[in-house]
Amino acid sequence: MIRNTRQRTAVNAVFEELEGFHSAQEVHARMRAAGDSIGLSTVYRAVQALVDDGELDSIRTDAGEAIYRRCSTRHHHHLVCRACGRTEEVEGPAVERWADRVAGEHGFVDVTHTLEIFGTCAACHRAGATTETP
Amino acid sequence: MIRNTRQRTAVNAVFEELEGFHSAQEVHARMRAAGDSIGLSTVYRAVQALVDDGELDSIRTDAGEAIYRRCSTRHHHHLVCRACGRTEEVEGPAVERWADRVAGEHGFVDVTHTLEIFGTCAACHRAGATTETP
DNA sequence: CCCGCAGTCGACAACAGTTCTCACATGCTC
DNA sequence: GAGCATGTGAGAACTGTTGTCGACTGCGGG
Repeated sequence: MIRNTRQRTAVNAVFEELEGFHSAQEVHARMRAAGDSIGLSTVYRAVQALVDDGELDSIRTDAGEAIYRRCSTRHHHHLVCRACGRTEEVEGPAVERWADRVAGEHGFVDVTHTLEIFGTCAACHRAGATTETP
Repeated sequence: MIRNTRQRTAVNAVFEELEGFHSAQEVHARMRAAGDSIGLSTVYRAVQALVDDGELDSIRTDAGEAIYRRCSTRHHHHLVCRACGRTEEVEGPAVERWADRVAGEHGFVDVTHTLEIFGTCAACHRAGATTETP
């Protein structure tokens, strides 16, 4: 049975009032700073439960940290600036169809996919920022 | 000054004879297995030097492991069976163009992307295997 | 309203991948 | 060759994440 606990609700609430991607550790620190007593393990568990429920999206940063974000249930992909980390949601029905078709051609069923696009956003490019730090 | 050492040459050679993505640990294990004495730290250093030189591409797996491939490798994506782990390489020029175009529309430059397709392959589907273990 | 207990919590240990440290070895320049 | 900056490698340290286990607590039943 899945229980409705104070902690789980609290983690959920954090993502409701935050925008963009945030790491589990950041959420934990933020909650502790706000006077909310919660364990790090619990944050990880809650976050993973939310991912399982499809309420959060997770991706990995270049540094190997997992970051999470509440996103619309509609299927979409992410366009991430590798300099400032800004993220935009993009949709591509053509890609969905392509992935399904290619998988089907290889005899695969029950198909899902992950797609992330990385680049340098206009602002960072103007600022001369690239992958490397000045 | 950058020195030409046996170890650095050896790491470079490994990626020349391998295709696709491989982790630093895997490269290290492979070299040790081949009788090549080299330290793990050295593999990491060599790999990062190669990334800095633009000779290797690096991405992160979902498990948080960094994997590398030689840039000259033809760009392709993976179709992975979630039951048996079998992997097939697929290409989709349309997807490449789509990703570049979408990123461009958002003002992003220097664009790369990662795409993995997951499904159940024909054999596993016939065998009744699904995501969950029996 | 209270009980029982399965699901949950949280401090901490364990773990994996990666990076750092430092004494020692080794290319490169002269 | 000799000198010396640079690279090496074994292991420790560090980081993010997951597992452990005794204590705790929603929640349904009595």
